[in-house]
Amino acid sequence: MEDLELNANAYLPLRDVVFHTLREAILKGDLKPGERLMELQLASKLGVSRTPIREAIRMLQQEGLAVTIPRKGAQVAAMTEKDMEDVLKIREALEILAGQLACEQVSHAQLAAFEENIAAFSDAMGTGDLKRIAQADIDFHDMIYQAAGNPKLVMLLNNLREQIYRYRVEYLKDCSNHPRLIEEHRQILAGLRHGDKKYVTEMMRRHLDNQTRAVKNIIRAQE
Amino acid sequence: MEDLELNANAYLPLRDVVFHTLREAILKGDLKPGERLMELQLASKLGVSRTPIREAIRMLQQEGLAVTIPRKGAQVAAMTEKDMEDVLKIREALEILAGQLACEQVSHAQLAAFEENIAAFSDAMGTGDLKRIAQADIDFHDMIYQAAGNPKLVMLLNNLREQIYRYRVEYLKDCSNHPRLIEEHRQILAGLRHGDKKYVTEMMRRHLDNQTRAVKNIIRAQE
DNA sequence: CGAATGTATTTTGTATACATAATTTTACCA
DNA sequence: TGGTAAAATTATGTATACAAAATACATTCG
Repeated sequence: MEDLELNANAYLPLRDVVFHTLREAILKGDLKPGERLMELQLASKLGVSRTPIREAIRMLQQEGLAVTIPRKGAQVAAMTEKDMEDVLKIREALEILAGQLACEQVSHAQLAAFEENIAAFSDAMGTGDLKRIAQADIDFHDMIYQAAGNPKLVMLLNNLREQIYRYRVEYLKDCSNHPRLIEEHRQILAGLRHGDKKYVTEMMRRHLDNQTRAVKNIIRAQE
Repeated sequence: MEDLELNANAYLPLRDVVFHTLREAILKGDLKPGERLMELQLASKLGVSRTPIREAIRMLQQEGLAVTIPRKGAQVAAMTEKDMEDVLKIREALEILAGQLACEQVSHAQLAAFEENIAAFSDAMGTGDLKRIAQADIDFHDMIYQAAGNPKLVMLLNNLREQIYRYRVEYLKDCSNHPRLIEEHRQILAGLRHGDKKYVTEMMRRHLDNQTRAVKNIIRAQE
């Protein structure tokens, strides 16, 4: 771990600021799996007392990003390849569920927004701006979640996405994937437009299987 | 809220004991939806300081059982009929996933344990002991989760089950459901034994749809 | 040299103190 | 009487103090 800094939004409780800061650091890899989260150290580094640090750790723990051992303290949760596979399986099942639900109730306005998103996605790929590419991809899936109209599902999927965040970015870096990605998004959108549940299910499955395969390769390459 | 009492297992940190105590109280309905979780009040009632209470609340919050508004405090999360439907949909998708995974890798020992469980289930229904009935039912589903070999999935499903706990018990109270329940468990087991994914998927779906329908009726009746 | 034991240091667990925001009550005036 | 402002109360947010457990380290003894 290196420099961590608080983005001290005046009116949020410090525990929430700390929580977001630490989460970000874990996801970006600044805090590495297995690294200890020592309260005093973090407190002095972030310029707060132990109290908000401890509460933030309890939140990270419940979210699965940290593991605490009583009287020994917390560490950044390690994620093995098996763990990642497990997460990806769950995510696939839930993303497909989201697609099916979205099929039933996606609105015209939402369909239009999907169109725009795909244009932006394609556009970003043209420029090669990784951040914009990643954001457009995230937005696409988010829009599906929203269209599904199930807030609890949205929360779960956001949490799962968080856990594969690092690898997903690597996947998007590889430009050879881009054309297929666009095409898959287009197909899913077409299915949503026609309310064709079976088709959406199948396309989502393919889309996610591709991503799953790629993410697994990345993990294997890193180890 | 009434009497709450700490089950003070000597060696767990108090935050965990408090967490379990409050969770139990919320699930059993001793702490009602919308009820405020006031730190000082809980602290004096449980005989601890505010610190462990606050940490427990952060955990409950991340688990979805409590909602915190900055500078106003925490309340027990309310659950509308819509919320419950949302949870049930997610649970169905994940239980089916668990069934499919279990199909691929259930062991002989596990199959034997399933047999025993069904016998115990049937037995408990004979005596009418609601607690044993509920436990056998929970065990059956737990065994499927275990057989799926995906710990993250197990955690998620346990959390979801938690959220429908109250209604599920009501469902089991109605004896007219019992024969069908046993039969459904038998069918699922048969599917697992043959590793027939399609069949298990279908049977799980029916089993869960029945439960979903029943739970929804119970909710509607209560409101 | 290595295992074991005792001591010092670090770290977590819990309680408490103090500051500030939110709420309720009270008092006052139109 | 009704409404508003000020005061008092209550609750949360944060920091700190103290206790106890875990860890690291040094010393002793075989």
